[in-house]
Amino acid sequence: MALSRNEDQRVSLHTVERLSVYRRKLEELSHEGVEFVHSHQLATMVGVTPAQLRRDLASFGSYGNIARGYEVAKMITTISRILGTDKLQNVGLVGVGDLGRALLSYRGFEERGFHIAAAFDIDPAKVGRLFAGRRCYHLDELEPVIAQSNLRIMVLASRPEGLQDIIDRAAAAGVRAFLNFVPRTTVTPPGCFIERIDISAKLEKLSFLVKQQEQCT
Amino acid sequence: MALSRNEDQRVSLHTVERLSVYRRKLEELSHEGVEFVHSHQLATMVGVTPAQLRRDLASFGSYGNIARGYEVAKMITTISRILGTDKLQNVGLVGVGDLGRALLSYRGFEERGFHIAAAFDIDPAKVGRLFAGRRCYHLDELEPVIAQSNLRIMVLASRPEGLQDIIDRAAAAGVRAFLNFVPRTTVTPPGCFIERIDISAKLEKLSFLVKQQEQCT
DNA sequence: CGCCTCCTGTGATTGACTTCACAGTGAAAT
DNA sequence: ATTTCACTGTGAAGTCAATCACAGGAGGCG
Ligand SMILES: NC(=O)c1ccc[n+]([C@@H]2O[C@H](COP(=O)([O-])OP(=O)(O)OC[C@H]3O[C@@H](n4cnc5c(N)ncnc54)[C@H](O)[C@@H]3O)[C@@H](O)[C@H]2O)c1
Ligand SMILES: NC(=O)c1ccc[n+]([C@@H]2O[C@H](COP(=O)([O-])OP(=O)(O)OC[C@H]3O[C@@H](n4cnc5c(N)ncnc54)[C@H](O)[C@@H]3O)[C@@H](O)[C@H]2O)c1
Repeated sequence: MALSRNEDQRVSLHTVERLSVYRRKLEELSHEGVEFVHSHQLATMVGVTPAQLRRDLASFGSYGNIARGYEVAKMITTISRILGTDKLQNVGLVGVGDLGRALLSYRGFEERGFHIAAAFDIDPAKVGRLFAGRRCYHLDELEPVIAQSNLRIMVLASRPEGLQDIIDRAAAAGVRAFLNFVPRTTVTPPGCFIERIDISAKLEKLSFLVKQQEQCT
Repeated sequence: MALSRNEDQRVSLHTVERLSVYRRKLEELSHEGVEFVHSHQLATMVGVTPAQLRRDLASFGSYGNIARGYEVAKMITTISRILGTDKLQNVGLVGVGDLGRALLSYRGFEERGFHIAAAFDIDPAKVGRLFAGRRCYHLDELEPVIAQSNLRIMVLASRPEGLQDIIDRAAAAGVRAFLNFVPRTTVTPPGCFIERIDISAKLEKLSFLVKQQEQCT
């Protein structure tokens, strides 16, 4: 529902989401000096079954040593290569509001291979200024900046009005994927991907679970 | 993986997530004066198949009029009741950093039935101050404020250090559900639910998809 | 050297969600 | 009144992911 294209891939998208989790835990282990880890160890640490972890790793041909387990360092680089985060890549941001500024000042993205290289807004009070060292461009400059900074991924944190237009323009200018925080349904341009983060919906899901649990009592 | 309990429920969690999307679109339609909507209309608007929409609505006994479709106003209140957002409920927030302040100043939560009633931090520069009208308490006051404001849901936007401790204390004080923005694996206390929002992981997923698509070319 | 133990990788199975397809139905039209 | 039409609700089929369970293998140890 959230995504458009889903053609024959070697690795399932569920697996890809778990790879992020594995990698983060593996990096923790690496910092602690751990060199090898068994499937059941890592699995219990991140809350999956050992069988699922093995299957996830096997889906791209893993190198688990039967006696010693998986090599932590090698697994980190392998997962990074699969995710495409082995090199720092530029991403764009539309909407320098409260949320957009929080994203701009967050250091965690750089650690994971993402650099917010450019921001866009329409508010004259923001255009031209620097936010956490990054220039805020007017939305009119979307196309040239996308080309110049080679943006393939764009984060959407503006207002709902005109969102589809921004998506279509960005897609035409070369953006292939969108991370959308704006609670509005969108049409995914052909060849593109849109991933939604709907915080209110997550709260509603939790509210449902709490309510359901109370009723079961 | 993200959730702990998943006992025999009448409505599937996938359905619940879609209910949020349906409700948002239904509210838009309601504002436009639409009174009835057919499954295929609403389905194409939110990007699901008509069959899935009908099944989702049927899973809690829906009232679709065969000739006119579903009654928009009635469906909104029904979904709200299912999600437990028909009455405004208090939620807590831990961590008044960049992200926490963005969440505090966001008006959208109130519209969906959630009121961030209290915030917690450990930074002396923040404790005691007001943020968007809400008081920031010291983490030491977690338990009494949870009881006083009747918090069942808590949003986590602090640093990774000590996160599990906060969760355990909040759970012991009566919190049943957590929305966690902090990229650290957690242990879910019995009877509780934790929903993660991992923004970096979403970017990694998009990075994977873009990379995969380029390779397919 | 041979046995034993424990782990990985994977075929097979189960379970869950989605999609298909159609019977039943109510309203409008004639 | 009857026919027609399009839509809903749902059994059945299909699809996909998670889990089970075990064959095979690598090292440790006597
Ligand atoms: N802040 C949150 O906690 C939160 C939570 C969930 C969802 N969201 C969503 O994220 C989006 C941003 O939230 P926010 O709190 O930062 O809002 P905000 O009002 O603080 O900021 C919105 C920014 O987008 C800019 N903008 C508006 N239209 C634009 C356009 N067409 N092109 C470029 N920029 C444009 C505005 O000038 C403003 O700077 C909203 O759609 C909101 O619904 C925010
Ligand atoms: N800002 C983002 O865009 C973003 C994106 C993804 C994830 N996150 C995660 O969200 C969390 C908050 O991000 P941020 O950018 O607001 O960070 P931040 O450093 O701006 O704010 C963290 C806040 O939490 C407080 N804090 C630290 N330890 C605490 C504790 N034990 N109890 C209560 N409060 C405590 C700090 O005093 C500070 O006010 C981080 O864990 C971060 O990894 C943030």
